[in-house]
Amino acid sequence: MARTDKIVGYSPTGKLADVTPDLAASGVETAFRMLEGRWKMVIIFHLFDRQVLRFSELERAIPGVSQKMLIQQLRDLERDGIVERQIYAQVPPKVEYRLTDWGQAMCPALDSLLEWAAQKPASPADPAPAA
Amino acid sequence: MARTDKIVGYSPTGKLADVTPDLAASGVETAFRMLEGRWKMVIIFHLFDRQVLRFSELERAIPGVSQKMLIQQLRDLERDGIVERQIYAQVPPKVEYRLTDWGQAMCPALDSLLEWAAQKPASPADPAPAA
DNA sequence: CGGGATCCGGCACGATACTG
DNA sequence: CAGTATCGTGCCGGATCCCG
Repeated sequence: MARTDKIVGYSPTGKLADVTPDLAASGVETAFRMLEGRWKMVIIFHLFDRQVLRFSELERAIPGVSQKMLIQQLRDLERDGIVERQIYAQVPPKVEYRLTDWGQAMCPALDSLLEWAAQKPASPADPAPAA
Repeated sequence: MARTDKIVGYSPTGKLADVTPDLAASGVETAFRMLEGRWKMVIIFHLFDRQVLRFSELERAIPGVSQKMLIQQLRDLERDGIVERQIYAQVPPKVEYRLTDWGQAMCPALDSLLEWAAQKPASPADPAPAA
């Protein structure tokens, strides 16, 4: 896995071993920054689960979130092309949110991360899970 | 992909479709929180690339990082079981950092993320990459 | 109902200086 | 060399009030 020689640029294969540490780091960091935020994951998973949700539905589905944060993180996700917003010009406003195709496409990656996290060996300093 | 029925608990398979939105979200969020931080990715990728590095080597490899941030994020990573620290009782102190097995194990997940990020369709609001 | 603006507090981040 | 201590700051997240 490890490599010691230099690589010229950003590998289109996306393999970590093919890019320099800084390039790979910045690439993954960029992806991370899109997803970091107290509520983005919750939003994403709810949309992944329900496919399409209105603002108020999301608000109710996520207890503890403020409208500001909800709208803010939704905007971010929208701006990053992860979620789509559909507005209906109605008397009671109606806005639907759903994942974009690309947004759906990140689920395997999240899967990997979830699996990795689940494989965590009980750290030596962890509190023993006694009864 | 989508599921509508309820799931009882945390799926050992780690598949997103097998867990409730909140569980999956919290799981991935937990993983994310371990990796978020201005320098963690850079550290991880450098260690992944070089396998083992001393403190000063990391410091030199990562321009712009302060000792405080470096040590802090290294501590976090160590506490989370992602990196290992090896101290040599010498007159000039010598400490080596490397990824744990589990830390290495997350690279496929980062790969997925990198790949996903690379697949991003040019967003409609993106500045046209003109000459 | 959906969206926004403003104010505020905490903490991540960072610069600098000091120590074993 | 490998940290620690202290101080400062910006930005994130939250409460509250306001608008279409």
